[in-house]
Order: sequence, then C-alpha cells, then structure tokens
Amino acid sequence: MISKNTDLKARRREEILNMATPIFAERGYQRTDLQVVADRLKVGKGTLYRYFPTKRALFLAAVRRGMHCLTAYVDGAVKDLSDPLEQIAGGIRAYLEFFQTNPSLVELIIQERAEFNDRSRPTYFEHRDANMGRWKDLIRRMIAAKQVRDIPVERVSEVIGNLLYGTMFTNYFLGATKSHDMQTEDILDIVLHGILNPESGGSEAVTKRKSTKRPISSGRKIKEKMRGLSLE
Amino acid sequence: MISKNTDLKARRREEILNMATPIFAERGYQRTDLQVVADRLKVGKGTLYRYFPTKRALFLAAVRRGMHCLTAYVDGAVKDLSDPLEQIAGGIRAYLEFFQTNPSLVELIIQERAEFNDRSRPTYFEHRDANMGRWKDLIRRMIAAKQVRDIPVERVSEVIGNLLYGTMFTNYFLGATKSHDMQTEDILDIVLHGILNPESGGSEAVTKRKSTKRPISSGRKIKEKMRGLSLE
DNA sequence: CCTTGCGGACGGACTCGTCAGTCCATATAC
DNA sequence: GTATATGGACTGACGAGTCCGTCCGCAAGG
Repeated sequence: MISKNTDLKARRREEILNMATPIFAERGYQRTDLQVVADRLKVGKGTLYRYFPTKRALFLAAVRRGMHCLTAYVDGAVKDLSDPLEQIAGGIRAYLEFFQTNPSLVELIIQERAEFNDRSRPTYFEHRDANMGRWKDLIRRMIAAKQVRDIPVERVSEVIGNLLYGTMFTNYFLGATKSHDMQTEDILDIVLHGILNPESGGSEAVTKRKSTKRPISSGRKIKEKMRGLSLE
Repeated sequence: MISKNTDLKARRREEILNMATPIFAERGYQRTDLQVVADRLKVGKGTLYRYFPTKRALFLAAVRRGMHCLTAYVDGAVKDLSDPLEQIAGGIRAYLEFFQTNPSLVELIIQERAEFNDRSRPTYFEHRDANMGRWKDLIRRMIAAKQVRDIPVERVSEVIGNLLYGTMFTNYFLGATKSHDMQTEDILDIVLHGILNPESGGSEAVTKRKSTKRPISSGRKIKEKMRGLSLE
C-alpha cells in the first residue's frame, strides 16, 4: 500500500517533470510561471508544491533527470561495442545525437548555470565527472596497447570532453547543419590524426618542437603589450 | 561643442557599462536591480535610462563591449607573429588568457543566452563568425604549404573553435587548474598530432579506416535500441 | 561683479504588473 | 465520518520604467 502510493507519487513527479521541462526550456527559468505548468497539467499550483518544495527544486530535478537520460543513452550505445576505438566513436556519436534530439536539455543546462551560479558545480559537471573515469580507463588501456601515444590520460579526456561540450552548445545555438555521423567523423579525424601533415618536410621543424619542454612560447612578450584592456 | 557633449555622453556610457558589467556578472541579468547599479554610480535610476533606453539594451551593450575587448586582445597578440603555427598557438593562448582574466565576460555570455533566447544568434557567435575568416585563410595557406594535411578548412576551424569554446566554459565553471600556457600546449599537442600512435602496428588497421567513406559506422543499430528515452 | 532667468541634466519616489509560495474551503476516497 | 488530496484565490515582495520637482551652469541684463 505504501509502496503503491510511493509509486504513484513517483509517477506523478515524472509527469510534472515531463511537462515542466519544455516550458522551462522555452521560457527560461525566471520567466516561467509555475501557474502555467499547473494549468497545462490541469492541476492547481498548490498541487505542484506537494510534489516539489520550491520552484528551484522542481527545476533542478528536471535537469538531473535529463542528465540521467543522457548517461543512460550513451552507456547503452557503447555497451555492446568491443573495439575501444569504436567505443569512443560510438560514445561521441551518441552524445551529439542525444542533444540533437533533446534540445531542451541544452537549454536547461544553460538556465541552471545562469540562475544558480551559487551552486558549487553545475549538474552537468557532476555527471561528467562521475562518468569520466570509465573513459579514462579505456584510454589507459589503449595507451598500454600502443594504440594511442603515450601522453597523459587527463590531457586526452579533457580535450575531448571540452570539445564535445563546445560542439554541443554550438550545435544548439547555430542549429547543427551536419548530421551527427558526419560531425563525429570530423571530430575523430582531427582528434585521432591531428591536423599536421606527417609527410611534410616543412612540418618537421615544427614537429620537433613537440619534444622541447615549452614548445611554442612567444606568449610572454605578448602579455606585456596588452595592458589596459581589462573589462572591470 | 557638440562633439564635446557627445564625447562626454560616450564616456558616461562607458562608466555605466564598467560598473554594470561586474554586477550583471555576479547577480545574473534578472536578479540585477538597476537601482543597485545606479546607487554604486551614485546616480539616480532615471539617469541610467537617459543613457540606455532599457535594461536589456544596457546589458547587451556590456556584452558587445566585452566581445570587442576579446577580439582586440587576440588580434593584438597575433599581429606580430609571422610563423603560422605560432599564430595559432598565440591566438589560442590569448583567447584562454583573456577569459581567465575577464571571467565577467563568460558570465555575461551565459546570461545573454539564458535570457534572450529570442535573439537570432548570440553576440559571441556574431563576433566569432566575423573573425573566423582570417583563421580559415591562415589554415588554407598552411595546407597549400603542405604544413597541414589536405582536409576541409571548415573541419579544422570548427573543431578548434568548438574546442576553445568548451574549454573556456569549463575553465570558468570548474576553475582552471592549469596555466593557460600549459593548457595551450595540451590542446595543441592533440590538435596538431592527434592521439593515435603513428608507430603502432595495431593502429594501422584503424588508420586505414580513415580512407574509407564512412570510417566507423556502428551507430545505426544503436539508434534502434534506444527508444523511449526522450525527454519531452 | 552680482542678480535673475532659463534650459537641460538629474534624483528618487511612485506606479503597476508579475509571480513564488500559502492557506483554507472543497472534493474524493475509504 | 474522518482523513487526505486538491484547487485556486490571495498575499507580499520585488523591480522595471516613469515622471515631476529640483538643481546646476551659463548668459544676459542691471
């Protein structure tokens, strides 16, 4: 009996989140009137407050739910792939694909950052950190297998993570023009092989720099030149 | 006489933007009360409205101003570099450096997206597009010089652009742990050389895929598996 | 050199709309 | 009949934008 009620309550919460998510996404957090959410659900505003203590809690629950869906989606896409490289490719593709079919979540992520800059770290990064470990392990194994160069794992995971993060936003803001398949290819091409021409005589001088401690360091003097541009 | 007045007005606008920028950044757009801005300037709220017709206009002026500073900073840092590769490195470093010393602008960029999702494209991308052309030219020249592989210019500029965008946000949200010099190195290492081990026998099978039309395409069946996860 | 009058810049009290969250009268279930 | 869920009117806070009385700098006139 209790479980049934609890179950019912959980289902109701889901329904509310389902309705609230696109409204939050469309109007933004501040400009969303919970009365509107209630009306669309054909429910009184008071009822909403029985399920979520504050507007903020309701909103954050929606974000958390969205991030869970993302994780589940990517995990599911990667699960059955054995080849490490295919796992990476599949993960990237699933990530971009998910956000393309669920633009609401992008908006929610933005709204969260905009409204709750008091939170220690955004929900996105909490989930990101929770899942990053598995990807790092994968890369470590690839390095051990000599498939990937011997570079710090952090460097690889960070660069790829940031690249995906940026790509996801750009796709949303500018409207993705390519399919995620082609986009995945583009990303992989550069991340896997780099942009330098390996056969170029000219690039050798450049490539050699890589071995020095501070490869390309003409930035010190630039810094001196650029004073007085500060914003605040 | 007229020009002196106009000048004065312009200087006053600058002062207002100077004061408003950190307040918008700290409290967010919606939660910023223009009365507070006025108070800090020791000025009446009415005076603010003499210089900017609406809160929105004041805010957007602050964003535009910030993006101009960024552009000027990066341009200045790159101007005197002749080697194309150093130009890229210098540009990346300057970009990250600027946002690290001007976190307010990051916040303003987020706030703009969060509040004005009606705008066709965010100020950031307007400026980005305006400046991207010169970078594309640079890459084209590098390809012609065989310094860079013969891949679509768009692919290079997009991937690097998105990577920087994502890195900038991540630095801000998580608090950059590394210096931008080291970060620039990390980014360049991967973007220039890729992560694959060029000497690996195992990676050859993988590298070969690159030449096929659709390199790694196990994504079709995944898509079928993942139904019912949609957010909305 | 002082006085008076004028035009534009300024301040900040005020208005008005908007919501988050509450609370109690009512409906429904048992 | 009691207990619990529900609706939606209501309250209180907040803040954008307005509006009018005031102040200041300057010019002409005494």
